[in-house]
Amino acid sequence: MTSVGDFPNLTRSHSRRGLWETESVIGRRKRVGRMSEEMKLPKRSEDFSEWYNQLVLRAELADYAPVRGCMIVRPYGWAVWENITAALDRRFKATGHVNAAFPLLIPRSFIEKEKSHVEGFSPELAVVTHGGGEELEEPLVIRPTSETIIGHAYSKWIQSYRDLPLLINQWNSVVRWELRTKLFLRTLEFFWQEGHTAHATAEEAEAETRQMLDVYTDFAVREAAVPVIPGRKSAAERFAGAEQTYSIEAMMGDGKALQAGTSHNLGQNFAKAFEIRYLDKTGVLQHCWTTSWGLSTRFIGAIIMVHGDDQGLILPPRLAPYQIVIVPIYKTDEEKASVLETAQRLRRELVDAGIRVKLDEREGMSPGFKFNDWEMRGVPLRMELGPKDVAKGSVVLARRDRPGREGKSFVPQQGIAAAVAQALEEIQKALYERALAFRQANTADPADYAAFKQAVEKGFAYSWWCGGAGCEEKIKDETKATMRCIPAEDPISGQSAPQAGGAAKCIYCGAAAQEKAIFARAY
RNA sequence: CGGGGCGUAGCGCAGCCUGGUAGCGCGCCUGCCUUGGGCGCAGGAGGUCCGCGGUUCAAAUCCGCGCGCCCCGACCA
Repeated sequence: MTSVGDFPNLTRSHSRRGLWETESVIGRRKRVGRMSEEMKLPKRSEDFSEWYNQLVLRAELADYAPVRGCMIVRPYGWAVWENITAALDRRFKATGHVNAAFPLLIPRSFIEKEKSHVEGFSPELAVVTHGGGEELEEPLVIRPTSETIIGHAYSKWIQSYRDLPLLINQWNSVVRWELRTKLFLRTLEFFWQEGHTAHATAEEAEAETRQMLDVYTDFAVREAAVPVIPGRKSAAERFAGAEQTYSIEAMMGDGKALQAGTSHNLGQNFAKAFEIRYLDKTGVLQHCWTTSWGLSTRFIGAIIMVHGDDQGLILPPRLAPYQIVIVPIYKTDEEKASVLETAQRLRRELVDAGIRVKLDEREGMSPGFKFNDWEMRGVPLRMELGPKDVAKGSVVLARRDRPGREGKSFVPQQGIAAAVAQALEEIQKALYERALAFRQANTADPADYAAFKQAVEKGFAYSWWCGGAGCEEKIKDETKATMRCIPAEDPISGQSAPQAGGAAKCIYCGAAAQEKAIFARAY
């Protein structure tokens, strides 16, 4: 398990005076504390965008940087990313990939070698024109992705079919000069991994492309509890330079789609542009078939927007930096001593069981404050431990996914590690099921174009489509919905995608259709 | 790149219209007190009023020009 250090305190910067009465859950003693609307986030249902922005800042996942469109990933956010990278890297290694590092700076001429690649990326390139006080003879591009520089290296490294397949990944950051940015979802610089592979045959490359899409799907579902729809992209949505692009698409809490990972079959396009060739068994010189695939810090945005609620973030237990936080409660010094002693003993037990634990020993903050603080930061499980619990040999466990009293239960200290582990499993499962149910409830199979328009107002439309770029374009102009992907499985029923028949008509033009596609407004 | 909003203490804002001592809340520091859902009291520290120029005896305030950020539309992981 990943070990995690301490994170700076949440800034309590939005307080405003206001009174509310609360009743303690167990003691039934009334007290009056400060609480107000302005300490809370905007309601998710009322202003999703502002809810998201404030949540990211206040949960201390990230902050704005001095350069427009750039972000600082704060320790707590980076800890989530570390858990994501660990879960993915494990899967990459298990499928035979190795890691390497390629340079940040790329000769401009490299980008220009593959025609559609240039066209796709040139508007969003950052270019270095000076170095060491001198103007450079050839400007250097800051990588927007590394196909070109890796293609250059592969052309040197690959000579024979014995050198194939070449399966390399790199963890890095890339820069794309985006016009409109949002923390995690779209920033000028973002962190990701990019896998780049070279193969001897078209079939192998296609198999690799799909295998990595499966890896992303497995990661999203099992680690992040984010249900995704894997599928194939339209030509318009395809990566610049790819023959075929696949993606996993997730539904956010506002019904919009987010592309959460992509896998590209690059065919021989880059192999031809960079002369990546090998001698086959029969002595014939062939171009390789290459792939690339990536998943970025954007995925953190997906986790936020899929699971979060009005109280703040909810992290899936498998990716949470802290899976459980222990909040000690005491009045007197004697109580403090015995509560903390018990708390430390329980923490030890949990740590020994491989559970990521935070014991919140901060002084001068009320337990109530700490409850809210950790809820904002999405810790999946909270243990409340006070003198009464010490006396009874029990603790209170509170589930983040079930707010308030409903999520609380008394649990014996005896066997705490097993109980916590089980609760974490249940939360992981419940988060996935809730997200899936939400997506199902907001995915429609509209009967006609009028129903289609309504469907994409609140979620996904799964519709027959003639495959024509014209219809895709008009749908986008008229509804703001884009073609997200053509799933291999029906996302509503979970069965194999339906075969085209006589009744299969394009939702827009009515012409005969072969495939059913997901359409949605997207981030 | 078009439309809108904003820029004053760490954060959120008032002051600007009608020019003259820079304020409030939260946070922060110290002490006491409290702690089962965002405790209380007292004292304290903290300012390039986004920048530059202009008008004026005097500019946070009026005028001009910049810059930055956020939100909404055209492109994108």
